Amino acid sequence: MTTAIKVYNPFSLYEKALKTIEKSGIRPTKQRRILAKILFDKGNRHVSAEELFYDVKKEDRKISMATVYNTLKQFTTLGLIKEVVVDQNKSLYCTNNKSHYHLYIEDEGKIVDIPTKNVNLDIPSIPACLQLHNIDIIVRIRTLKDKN
Amino acid sequence: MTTAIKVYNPFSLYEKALKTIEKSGIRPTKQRRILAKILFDKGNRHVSAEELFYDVKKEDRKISMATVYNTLKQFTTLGLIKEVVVDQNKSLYCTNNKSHYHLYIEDEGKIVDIPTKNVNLDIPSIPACLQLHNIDIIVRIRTLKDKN
DNA sequence: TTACATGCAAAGCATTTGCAGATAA
DNA sequence: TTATCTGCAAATGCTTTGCATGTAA
Repeated sequence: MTTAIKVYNPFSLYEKALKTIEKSGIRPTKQRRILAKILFDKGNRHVSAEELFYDVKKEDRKISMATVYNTLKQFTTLGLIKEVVVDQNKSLYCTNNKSHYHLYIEDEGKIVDIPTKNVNLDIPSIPACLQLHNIDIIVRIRTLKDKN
Repeated sequence: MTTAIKVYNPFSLYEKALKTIEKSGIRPTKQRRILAKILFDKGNRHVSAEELFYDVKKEDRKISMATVYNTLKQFTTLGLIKEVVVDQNKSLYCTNNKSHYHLYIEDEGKIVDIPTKNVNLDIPSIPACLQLHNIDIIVRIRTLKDKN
């Protein structure tokens, strides 16, 4: 006999995120849990701070923009999400934890992932005093409507 | 017998840029000529709008920030330079007309070029309705001082 | 109990824009 | 002469911050 509805999955991305939050020392507050749930329970996403803000609203809850921004930054520092600066004044946050790069469709403001295995980067050797922080590959795409 | 000082080189990047400007229909105004000279006469550069603004000042001339920004945008549209969005609120403009990507040293706000031949991008096939606009690869590097 | 977090409104910052006066053709 | 350009100052848009209030442990 099994329960009809699974209400708790200790191995979900959401639960893993909560554990990371707890281990890191920052508090798993109500706001952080709500944001983590929205970010990680819906599969891979590429959200802006604004979208996330409205996702919270859709569930008849309210988290201030300041908190949304601060939390996104904290989650990025914890390695839970990845910030992708697609344009001046436009950052998207990505919940795909597998190594990958981004295909950015400018007209739609949307992003699609490119698995890392399709990219071969032969970077000039980096001096010992420097550390690799992050590699961003953004392939920008435009629909053909506008030929600028 | 040769002249001691070469005062005019019709094949310089600067002269080529002027021709592109003229052909495009926009006027080769004093400001645009000054900016083109600074951008293209000093070899490959990676400048911000602000640096360019101060470069003009150093020569005891004055071009308003608005014009610097507008001109950089026009030059980008003409393909004379390439805009690299290295961070939120930070664009650098690059005068290297050879195909290449960028190594970005965050702490110093500086950029180094990576020749394209060192990069092998196997991008998933792009639907016919889309056109490739631009590929940005930014390898972000930090000095070891700060281990965040 | 108290260190940490939230939310508001105000500030910050690079960039863009409106518009009156200036300038290239 | 006139369409285009410049420069100022104000506006913009995203993001960050200061600080009073709220809350998790």
